[in-house]
Amino acid sequence: MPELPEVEVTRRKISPKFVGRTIAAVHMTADSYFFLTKPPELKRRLNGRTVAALERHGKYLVAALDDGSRLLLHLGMTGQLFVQGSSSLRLLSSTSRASLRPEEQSIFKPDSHTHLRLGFKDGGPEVWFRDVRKFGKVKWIAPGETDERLNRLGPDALEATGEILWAASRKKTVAAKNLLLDQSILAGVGNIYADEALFLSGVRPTRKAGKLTRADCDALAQNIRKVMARSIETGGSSISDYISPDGADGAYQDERQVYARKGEPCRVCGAPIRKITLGQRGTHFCRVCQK
DNA sequence: ACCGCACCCTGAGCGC
DNA sequence: TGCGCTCAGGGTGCGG
Repeated sequence: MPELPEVEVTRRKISPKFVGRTIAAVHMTADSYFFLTKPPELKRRLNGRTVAALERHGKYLVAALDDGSRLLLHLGMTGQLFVQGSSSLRLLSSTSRASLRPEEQSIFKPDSHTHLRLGFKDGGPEVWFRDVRKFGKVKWIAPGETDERLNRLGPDALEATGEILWAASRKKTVAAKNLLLDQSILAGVGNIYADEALFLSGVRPTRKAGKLTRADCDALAQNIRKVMARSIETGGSSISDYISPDGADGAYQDERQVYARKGEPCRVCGAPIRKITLGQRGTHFCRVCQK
């Protein structure tokens, strides 16, 4: 599940093989709600454009194009943006991987989930966007136009401050975790890092946001920045030339304190990690360490 | 205005 | 061996 760190790692990996190249071919799967811009229009808009930059806003990637338009990409839950020819074992399930001969395992061919394929004038490797569950999004933004999705985003989570959380949480009855997941307050925090930051800050996910102290807000902001920066570091070093579809499956898993550790002992006090559902999301915490 | 919740989708994993 | 069920959660939108 790509959260800010996974998206940032993707951006860094893809940029050198995307920025500066001129799009000469656009292939797409059948229209679906994955395409906020319909495939025929997308093809028309992208063809011939040169990619000027690849930026990130929260969990969104935005490619700036040479005519002033922009291509918005959101990875959703299972989105993967990668370069053709990447050795990409993680792109296949373990079962389908097992059916391949060893020499085939490093080659990924576009499948029914590979919704967008960008070819380039230089004839080099294509850039592919694959998304099994189609929770991801692709949208072309006209020159000078803004996008409601981007407009709604709060400050990037890497720039989180206690002041932001303090101001946003006053008199709110929403659970502290749901406050962290609100992209209009901080952009980029997802389920995993919300649970981790709450644990490191000693805040129970269910606590009402209005009951957070200023010190809690400072701790949360600091820990959000900390877990994200650390994840980008480890993700960047462990992900060589493929992109894992599962944040919990990356190098950061070794440092997880609570996420997906239901029933396992808390690393601080030994009490079993609890799992509840909050805001439709699996939520993990330690009853002893988080008040 | 705020908040809880249903929904979009597919594959993995599990019990029988 | 295979079927049916549950779970995973980012983001949108609706109803209370």
